[in-house]
Amino acid sequence: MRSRSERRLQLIDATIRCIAQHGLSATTMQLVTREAGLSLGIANLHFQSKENLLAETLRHVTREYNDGLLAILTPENSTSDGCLADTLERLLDFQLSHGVTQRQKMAVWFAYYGEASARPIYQKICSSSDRLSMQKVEELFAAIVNEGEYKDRDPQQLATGYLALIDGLWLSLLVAP
Amino acid sequence: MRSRSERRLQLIDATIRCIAQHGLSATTMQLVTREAGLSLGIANLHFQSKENLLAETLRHVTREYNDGLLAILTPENSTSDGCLADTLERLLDFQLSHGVTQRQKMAVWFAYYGEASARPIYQKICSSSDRLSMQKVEELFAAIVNEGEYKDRDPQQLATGYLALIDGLWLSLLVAP
DNA sequence: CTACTATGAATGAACGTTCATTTATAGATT
DNA sequence: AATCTATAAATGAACGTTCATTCATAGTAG
Repeated sequence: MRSRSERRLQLIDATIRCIAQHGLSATTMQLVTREAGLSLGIANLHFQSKENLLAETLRHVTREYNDGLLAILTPENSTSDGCLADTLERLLDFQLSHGVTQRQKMAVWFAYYGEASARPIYQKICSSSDRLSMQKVEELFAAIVNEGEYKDRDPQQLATGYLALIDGLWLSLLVAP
Repeated sequence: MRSRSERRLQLIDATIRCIAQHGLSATTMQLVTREAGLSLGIANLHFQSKENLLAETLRHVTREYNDGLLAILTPENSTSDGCLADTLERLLDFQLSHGVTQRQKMAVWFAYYGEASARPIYQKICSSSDRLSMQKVEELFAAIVNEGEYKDRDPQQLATGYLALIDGLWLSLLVAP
């Protein structure tokens, strides 16, 4: 017998693996609990419903990414290290790092994106995560524009383009392995 | 009573609307046939199975996009009009046109992408469509590099980046309306 | 003993698919 | 023209399967 938080994480990890391997629509409670090495009823004990388990899984993946992003883009870190170009490079390294770009994570991410337009819960989680990235990257570009000689560039447009490029590259990693 | 091809198109259109509104996983045969104003059995008569209907729907959306792309990027068109810059602009106009970027199409497109990593059929259709775009855009950039003073640029990298940027912008349209 | 964790057979709802039946169309026959 | 026949299109109730959820039961810690 394990603690509540341990079991929750165990089930979320199993859910991620199932979605990556079988897709979101073919992910059943039986698959997930078997993958976790647990019994059928256990998921409903800790997550009440399948819908909630799936939403929590998305929140987990999203939070993991956002934490990594914030570790690089919070003001205290980016200014203490001084150079803005270094911060940008660390951001790019992070976004193309194995931890973020591994097939499993990509598959999960885009599986939820695909359903997001029809499910308000997913939509909300995805768009609020996107807004955070946008805000932080925009701040970085604003600082760079301010520091450098790029006074006529719009930080918001730069951030939109940068993030779109990264998203597109992730997508191409998923489809063309 | 209508012809085979008419009914097929009617059902595919209904499927697109259902996926956009309810998501791929919540799209049932009952929803699709009701949306089309037809009976339950008709879909299996024309498409044999739900899986086949979904695959044909993806093929339909993909073909529509590819036809538009080829109309701009086939050699006879791009050279007859002369200027390569015009071709590039027409390409961008097309990719950001209402016909391509409407919510319904975006939702369908990414719904399938999200499941593509788990379903070989979708994977195959998506990646072969991607390869075509890549090839044609790469040819365009190669011609531009050749004509202009950009001898040190790699057309393949340019095409990859350009298409990734477009994909990312489409994704942002879907999530943040 | 009490409270919490865990199991998995049982349940009922939802789904894809089938098929007997009905309806419509086109060609042939009178 | 009118009638008949053959073929295909269309319907929707019925069937079997799959799935999420429940719950009686068992195990475990404090």
